[in-house]
Amino acid sequence: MKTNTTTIKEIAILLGISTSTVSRALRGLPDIKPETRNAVARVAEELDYQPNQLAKNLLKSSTKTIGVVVPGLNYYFFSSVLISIEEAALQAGYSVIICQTHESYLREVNQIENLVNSRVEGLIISLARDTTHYEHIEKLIRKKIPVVLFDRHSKELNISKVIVDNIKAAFEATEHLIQRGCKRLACLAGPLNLLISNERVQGFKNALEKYNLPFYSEYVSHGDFSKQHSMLQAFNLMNLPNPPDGILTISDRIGFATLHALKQRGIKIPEDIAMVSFNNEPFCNYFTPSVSSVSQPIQEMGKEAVNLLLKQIKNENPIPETIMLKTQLVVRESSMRKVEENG
Amino acid sequence: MKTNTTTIKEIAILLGISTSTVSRALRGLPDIKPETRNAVARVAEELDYQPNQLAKNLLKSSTKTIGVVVPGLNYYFFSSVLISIEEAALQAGYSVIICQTHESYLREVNQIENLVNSRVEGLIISLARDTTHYEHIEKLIRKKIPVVLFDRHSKELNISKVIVDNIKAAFEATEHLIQRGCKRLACLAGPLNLLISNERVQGFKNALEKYNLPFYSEYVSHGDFSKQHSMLQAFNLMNLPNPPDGILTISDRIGFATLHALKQRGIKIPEDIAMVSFNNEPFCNYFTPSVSSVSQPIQEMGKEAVNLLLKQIKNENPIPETIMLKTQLVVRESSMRKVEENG
DNA sequence: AATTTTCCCGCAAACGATTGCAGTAACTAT
DNA sequence: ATAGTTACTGCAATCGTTTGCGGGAAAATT
Repeated sequence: MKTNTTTIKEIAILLGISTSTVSRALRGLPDIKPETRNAVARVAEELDYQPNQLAKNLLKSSTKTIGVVVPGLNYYFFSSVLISIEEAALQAGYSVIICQTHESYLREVNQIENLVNSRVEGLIISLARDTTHYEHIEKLIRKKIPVVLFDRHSKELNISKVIVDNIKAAFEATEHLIQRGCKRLACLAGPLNLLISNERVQGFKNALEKYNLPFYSEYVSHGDFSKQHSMLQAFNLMNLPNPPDGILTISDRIGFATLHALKQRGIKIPEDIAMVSFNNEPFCNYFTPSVSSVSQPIQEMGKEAVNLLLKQIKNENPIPETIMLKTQLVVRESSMRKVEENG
Repeated sequence: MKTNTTTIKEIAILLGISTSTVSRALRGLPDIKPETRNAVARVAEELDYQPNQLAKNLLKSSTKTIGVVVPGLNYYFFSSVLISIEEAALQAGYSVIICQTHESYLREVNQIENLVNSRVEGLIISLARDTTHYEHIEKLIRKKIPVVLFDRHSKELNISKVIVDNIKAAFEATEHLIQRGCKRLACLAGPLNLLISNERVQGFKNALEKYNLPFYSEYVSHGDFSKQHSMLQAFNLMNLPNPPDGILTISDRIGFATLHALKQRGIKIPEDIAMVSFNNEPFCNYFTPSVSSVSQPIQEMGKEAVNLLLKQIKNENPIPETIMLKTQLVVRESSMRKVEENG
């Protein structure tokens, strides 16, 4: 289907002048007679001329566009970060192309390739769940294409990142549970190969260690974030001969499903089992009991990711920077057990 | 920052042949000597040649890309539809550029203009809350750029749409409340200028009328979907001299906030007040009580929108089609009052 | 009146690909 | 040996812009 787009050439022919004059007139460059300028403006207006961005981009080999690759848009965390990324990019005169991987490595590779072929000037990426090797990212580095990872990163990659101290965050969350009197702590984690999940599990372990609580491997369970699987994980915990009295879930998606599972079993929260989760989605407030959760600096994350990227875009050979942002434990009902005062 | 991208020209010079030969060799066209082809392939591999999509698109004036404009990604409904849109587009060999308006008319105009300038082959749009006039959409029609609206549409626009029968859906939801014994029904609606909101209010009214229940305008309240405002709306309802015993909220965002507000007041749901909402987000299941909600055909919506768009892209002068999809009321605890059997 | 300056505009190359057409060499057929 | 194929490859135009350079006419200066 042919779309009715006017080109500079058409305007030029119509006015009997050259394309260069039209181009200059339209962009307000000097050296154009007022009458010519007006004539061009009038015709352009009349024909509703809109410059072809493709041609511009090709010529300048600058698209003023950054690509953002995230696992999925239906995750509160990612859609929120995206908003702040877009905001920051917009302010810097960049637009954003958003791509989802649906947690698939292949899609990630594809999407990144497409973005590169479309000549985005840089990429902000949060890795897919299934991504376990990183040639596609390393290729970007070799090609000197600016990249920033956020949240889902990898230790193998020596590039700019915006992350949070997951170990510390999980440590503090677990510590909080311990301080609220929990003795048998469990952790519902994500996929085994997911760094942020493992980091959070590590923080969980560290806290147990500090407070001399035993660590049983059957109290740590890995899942895929899905509701079904998360509930199953929770039920499995309940079925243990000695069920936990405190649970750390490493994402609200898991946390909410767990809460749901516990409720189904008629377990009292936080009295029987206390719970702390991760991400602090707005829904934490809505639940009964409301859910304690580790808040991520979403706004900052997006902003810093864009900053790091722009730095790379401008600078010839920037050294990779890692920006570690602070999390904050937001305590709500799900973890507020009454603590017996021991003396 | 200069990125290291190899061009066809570089390969050509390196091998002492012409760019056309390289181009043909790479794309597997006939008339190329096997040795030449291999040599080209080798060098391309070595230099990691990737074709410049911008140049291709400019030449062919076909981008194989569609633009999708939605109010925001942090709405469950939109992010879900987006997933199915992307899926359908991908299968047809199209990629998708996603843009958010943040409910702002100006952003909508801007984003659409950018997409058009980037020569997307068509647009799938769900209008922003603040959009009350439609020249920017009509301009697209004039330029013969394929457009499909979904969900948030307008009666003024005679173009292809994928929508649901909101009047009927709201009617059924309200009818259900009436059948569960509600006598004083309220409706928490969205912004006044939002068609889908008004349609749902209309369905609400229709149901009252059918069952000879009185309609009081103070029982219908308009808001902006925000949590704060929605809770305020709910509180205002509670403060009426004769509070409602049944509430229809026209979106889960409003519904969840309402539920939260009611709980804060210690109101028993569904005994004191029954509630039905719209969108059937997964969270409906998580709440206590679980929330009855009207399910939208999200998958189909995305798929049909893409279908309608592709039809326009392929066909020279297609007539606008409106596809009206079916909704389904999913009844859960929030509306399941025990009904006294009257003999 | 001759020269310089100013003002305005067009030519042509460039961005990186694709493609119709033409041309050359080698090979086959007569 | 000559004509006719066949098999490759290159030239040059094209997509829609931008931009350095040069040139001609008018205006200003001497």
